[in-house]
Amino acid sequence: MLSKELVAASTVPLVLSVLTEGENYGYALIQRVVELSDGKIAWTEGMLYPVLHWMEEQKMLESEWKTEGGRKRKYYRLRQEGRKALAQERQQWMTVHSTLTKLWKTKNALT
Amino acid sequence: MLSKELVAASTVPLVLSVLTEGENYGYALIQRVVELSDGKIAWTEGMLYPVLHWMEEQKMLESEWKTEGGRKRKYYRLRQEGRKALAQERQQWMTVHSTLTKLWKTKNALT
DNA sequence: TTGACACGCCTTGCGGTGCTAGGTATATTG
DNA sequence: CAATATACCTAGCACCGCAAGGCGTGTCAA
Repeated sequence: MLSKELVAASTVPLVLSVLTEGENYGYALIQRVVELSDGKIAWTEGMLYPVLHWMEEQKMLESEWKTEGGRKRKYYRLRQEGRKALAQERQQWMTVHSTLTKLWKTKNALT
Repeated sequence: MLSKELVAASTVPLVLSVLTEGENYGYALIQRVVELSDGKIAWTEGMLYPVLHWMEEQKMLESEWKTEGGRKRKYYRLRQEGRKALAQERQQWMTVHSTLTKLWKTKNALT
């Protein structure tokens, strides 16, 4: 179970990153992240959809409705702005990560 | 400049991690993190002190006033609860990190 | 054929909280 | 004696995460 702060911080970068694999729709994004994280990251729909809408508003994503076998799905695709945002998010993430790992390197009695 | 979400997610783990180096006081924690992050993580006092108080309330930290050369400083020290919290935070962080890196490994046109 | 469950999308509402802004006080430097 | 760095504190409220609830369709077992 992740802290809500960490969930908040990782949602946008994760969505952007998953979409580099190709366009995908909300419900499937949730499942893909569960899969990649070994069940440890389990988003609720109620938190994801608003984020997706916001990201589209920010021009990071574009969406398109498709119907397959009677099922209506809203597919999201990365836009240029989204790729730029991902590069930034990634850099920010690595900044924090390297700061943390510097401190973790010094052996302390932790697992 | 880090996103506020990432700042929120990393403050507690960073404080805990820095304190594994030994007891320290608020103002110095800010400077230590600036140093470790190469100037990229710059907390304001207004956001850090409430976090410190909250962490003490949670029994993660204990504090002690010391006066050195006329300067009154409130030193914080890790408690057992804090070490446990750190181990957890660390695990959570690595969960997200490994999920992200899985997606980043597949070469895409990003720096 | 009907009910239950999985799929798939959506939004309202408000409890909780992040952090700006502003405050106090002392040491140092020039 | 100003100005700056050090060092700590908190009130207040704008903001927002997300639980909860809603809608409709496909599928499958009983």
